[in-house]
Amino acid sequence: MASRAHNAHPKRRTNEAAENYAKAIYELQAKGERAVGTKAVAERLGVTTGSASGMLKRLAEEGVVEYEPYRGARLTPEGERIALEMIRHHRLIELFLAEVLEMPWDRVHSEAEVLEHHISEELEELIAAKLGQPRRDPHGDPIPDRDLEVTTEDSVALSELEPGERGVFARVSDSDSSMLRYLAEREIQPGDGLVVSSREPFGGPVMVEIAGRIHPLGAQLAESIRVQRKSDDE
Amino acid sequence: MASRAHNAHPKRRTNEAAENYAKAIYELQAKGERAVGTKAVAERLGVTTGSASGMLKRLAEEGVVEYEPYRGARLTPEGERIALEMIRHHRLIELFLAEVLEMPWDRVHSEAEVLEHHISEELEELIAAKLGQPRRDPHGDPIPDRDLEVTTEDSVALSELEPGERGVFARVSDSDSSMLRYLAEREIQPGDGLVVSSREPFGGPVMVEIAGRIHPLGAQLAESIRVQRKSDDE
DNA sequence: GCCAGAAGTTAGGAGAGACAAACTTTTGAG
DNA sequence: CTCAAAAGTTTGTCTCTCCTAACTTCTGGC
Repeated sequence: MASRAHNAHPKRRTNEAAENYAKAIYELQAKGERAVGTKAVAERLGVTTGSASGMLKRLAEEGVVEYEPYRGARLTPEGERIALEMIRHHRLIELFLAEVLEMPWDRVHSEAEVLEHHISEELEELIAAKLGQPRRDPHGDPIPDRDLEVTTEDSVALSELEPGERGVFARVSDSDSSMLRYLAEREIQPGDGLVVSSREPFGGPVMVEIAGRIHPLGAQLAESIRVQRKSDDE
Repeated sequence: MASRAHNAHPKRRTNEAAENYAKAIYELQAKGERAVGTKAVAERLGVTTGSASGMLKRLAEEGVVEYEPYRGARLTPEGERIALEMIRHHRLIELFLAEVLEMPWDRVHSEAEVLEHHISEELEELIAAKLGQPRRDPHGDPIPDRDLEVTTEDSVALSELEPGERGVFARVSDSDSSMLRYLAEREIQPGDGLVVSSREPFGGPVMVEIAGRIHPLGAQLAESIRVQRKSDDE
């Protein structure tokens, strides 16, 4: 047997930065439609616009984005594949950490942010199997399936419900731990049914009844929480 | 709230290479005593001696190794801490993947090789807790405890046992998947008791009885398998 | 429709980590 | 003891990804 290096890292693809750019662009495209600007990408990734500009150019050469200088970028199908793969990893890992290892809800995000780039396809599959091919992560976000199809949302921001309207807490942005902690402390989680009791004007709180208790939720929180609207006969 | 970047990677320590060097040096020190040579380090990591030489110099500046040009390197206490931390991560992850996710024995190594650099201290602790603070990984290797103390081995290579001697299969090098697969197929695993029936000369096989069956194990395998010798009255 | 400020790009450079190739030191066979 | 091979080091380059700073293009308020 030829003595191959014991711990050699086969070919160490250096995709991590590209994966993060793809994910950032995907998420920006998801809200703001059309091409996303260099500034927005840079901000989301915490780099300077100079860095983002250079990287977008490189990603365009690699076929990950379509990019017109001064006009912004959008993902190619290949770029979208990369983004969805990372999102699937991220959310599977979040759910796995929360369910299997009982890691607190507000801490799974940052761990997943790192690990999503480093699990093999085989481990991804084992995790998905262990969890029973789940469709939502602990924040209520949908998990792309094996073929990277995402079940589309029909949620709206909680702040858009009128007093009296009912809904189901669908998900909340997973990137702000203090919000997550706040909700966890009050035992509010995805799947909970809710009724808007009243809404105060001028950035005042939205009063929401969840599981029999009334919570005053600040304007920012009400923007971040997504709910599925329920009509009265559901 | 100031809009901090959503997915910013806090300060992205670039320690991965240093961690791998520390681990490689630790493992080389463990067998070959004294200072380890540039060549040996380079080979184990699959880089050229030039690269290893440069890196050892840098690690010496950072206080990870003591290094005398042309004389080899050895870990400082700090370097040993880094190595043991990685080994603890590696073995906890191996055991976790095998036990909790039922990943085959021969595939956990390469997955752990990557992940060991990317799990947080918090996740390390959750995994250790889930597994009940284990002391051995699925290859039988000891796992450093929280304070990085290793329970020392008193094992010998299977090839050193004389015919008639008894022992317990303690561990096997985890880096050669084909050996691992071979053993797994025959349902031979750490903890199994064994008796050497006979040993053929000139690199011939060692005949070993394990769980009532006799297996002919090649010379290379008999070198890689470590056993705890049992005296007749145990 | 002008032009300041916002958004974007380019140029130059840093530092990590690797490689190849030239060079130096150590070692061991005879 | 000698000297060639083995082991180790140095130098010059490369790639990747980021930064800062200077420069260019776009946009909207007047």
